[in-house]
Amino acid sequence: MAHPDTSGDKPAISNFIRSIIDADLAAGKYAARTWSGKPGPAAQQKSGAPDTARIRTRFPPEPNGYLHFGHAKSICLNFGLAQDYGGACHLRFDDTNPEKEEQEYVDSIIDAVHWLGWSWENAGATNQYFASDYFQWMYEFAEKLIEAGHAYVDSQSAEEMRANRGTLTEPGKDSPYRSRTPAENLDLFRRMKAGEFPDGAHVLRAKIDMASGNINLRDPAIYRIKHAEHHNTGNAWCIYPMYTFAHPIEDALENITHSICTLEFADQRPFYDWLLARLAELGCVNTPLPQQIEFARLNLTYVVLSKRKLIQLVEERHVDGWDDPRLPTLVGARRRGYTPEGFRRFAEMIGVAKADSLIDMSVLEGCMRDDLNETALRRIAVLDPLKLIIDNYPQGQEELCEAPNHPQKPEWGKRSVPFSRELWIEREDFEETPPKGYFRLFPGNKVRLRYGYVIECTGCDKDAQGNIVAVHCNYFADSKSGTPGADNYKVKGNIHWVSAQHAYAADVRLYDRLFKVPDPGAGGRDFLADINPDAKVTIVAQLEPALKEAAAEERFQFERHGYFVADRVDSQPGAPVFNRAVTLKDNWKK
RNA sequence: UGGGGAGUCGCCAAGUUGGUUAAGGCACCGGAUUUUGAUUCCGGCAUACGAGGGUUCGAAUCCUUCCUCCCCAGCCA
Repeated sequence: MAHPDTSGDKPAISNFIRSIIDADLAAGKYAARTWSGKPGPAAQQKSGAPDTARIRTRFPPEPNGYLHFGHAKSICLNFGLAQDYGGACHLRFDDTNPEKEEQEYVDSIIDAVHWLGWSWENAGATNQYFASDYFQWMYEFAEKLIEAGHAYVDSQSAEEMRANRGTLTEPGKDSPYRSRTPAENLDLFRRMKAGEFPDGAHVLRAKIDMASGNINLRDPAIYRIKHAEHHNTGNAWCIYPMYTFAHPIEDALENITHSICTLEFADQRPFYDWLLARLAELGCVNTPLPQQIEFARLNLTYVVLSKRKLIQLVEERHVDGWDDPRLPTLVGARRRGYTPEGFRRFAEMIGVAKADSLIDMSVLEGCMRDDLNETALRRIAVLDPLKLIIDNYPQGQEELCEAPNHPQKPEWGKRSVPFSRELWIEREDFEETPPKGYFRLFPGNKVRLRYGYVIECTGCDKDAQGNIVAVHCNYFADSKSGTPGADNYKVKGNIHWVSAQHAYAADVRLYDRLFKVPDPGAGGRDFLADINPDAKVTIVAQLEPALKEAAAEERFQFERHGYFVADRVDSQPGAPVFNRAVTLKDNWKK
């Protein structure tokens, strides 16, 4: 919880948001701000103690879907800032539209943020909030605005409102209802709340300027009638605040200092400031007021991050559900074997700025490799098995070989793997006629069976169609890894293997990128046409026996292949199935 | 053609109160180590800051003209 200025072990991160916070802190902008320990209006907060949180940020998802990689950037930004500056970050559900929100999403969002490693508890407060818990305050503030002449009830139809809003280049026209008196407006608004009118009959609007160049200031709607049941408030309300109105109030009630959102909300900031200034004048909200700061959202190649497209992929069964490992959802990433630390590395690596950017998927993949390389146990797996027969190894004999769990971490220990006359090796590790530079198995060549013996290839067997069905070799009995004479053999090739009679045959899903092209749907194509049909390939692989005991969600490096995880959904005790998270880097290009 | 935002190495991104040779990361290219063609290590990698003009002893940083890209006309968030 150290402030960046006082911790010196990590290189200081510099970005425009930290510059703003540094300046605010240096100016003592929030020094005198009080906090009652929970969200509330001015009167409540004014009587509180000085806020011990130096800054307050928030992650405010609408619970209408699953979190994706883009949210991970925002989550790490907001929680990371709070952590670094000795502040608090609230988890707030922005649930002001009852027709879209569900408890299922609330639960999945909580899981996802926890999984990423963040906590929203601070100074005894849970800091988990619902915008819907503030509906009463929002309603009271709306009445205050009406009384002060800052809002009016409009009875135009939605079509009329749109027509009178003007266009990007033409000013709008005042509604014929714009001049209603505060008394009339208050009466109508109370009757809206009482349920006297059907959906769409009236709407409450802020009274600003129908000629503003910023369309968001042309008397935006702030309350609408919706006779709908809300996941949190049930049927208590039939009028609901709009995001535009609700969000600034949520921030103010929670003492948020820096309200960080994506660029498309920049046009809303003038209204954000207008509203809070009015509410501060009216004594509704605590001061100093929060400030909105916008940054560029994440764009990634080879995936889609738009909610609409993700829904389509799931509903049309192009993937196996929201947690499909091919999907850029956080639940999907978790099943895929991606790690929380990998996401945090990623967020730090890509930074935060206001320029639109497009990050290559390989950057995320690289971050996952970096973390997995440090944390994953090494194991042996033959994904495309080809039989290797050691002709001079005694029939029926078997022995154990010692293999380290991590090449750079001897303290992680070793495990034994059985060795015998017939092994499975990788089909691509044998070539009858090797390409240039190939130093694996081919007739006459020697390689080491990793952690075992050096062998010399003598030939192969083929079936009637000419397919290679087995490879033959002889081993050198004095070449066993770990024994005195082992180093007398100098070989360049080093291949992995699994004893055929001891192997655990398991389902392994080889996942790849969901789309074939960097920018799915570019050039007016249907993005579905760009789906990579090979993004999921299920195989039966031959694994070393120890893998049979893998626990669900345990991650491994399958040596020379990549990082895999025991699927947390389909694995059974003693019968895990594996998902490939990401391959190893491979500089051998044929 | 209204309003808002952005253009610095292949991808990100510092720097923007003007002042030595324009941070750093990723990628890439060399080379060393290596029983993973992995990892690690060492070295290389923008006379250039969207373009032109100007101010200045001196500009990515100031002025000016222009170009390109993104967002906004929900009773969605």
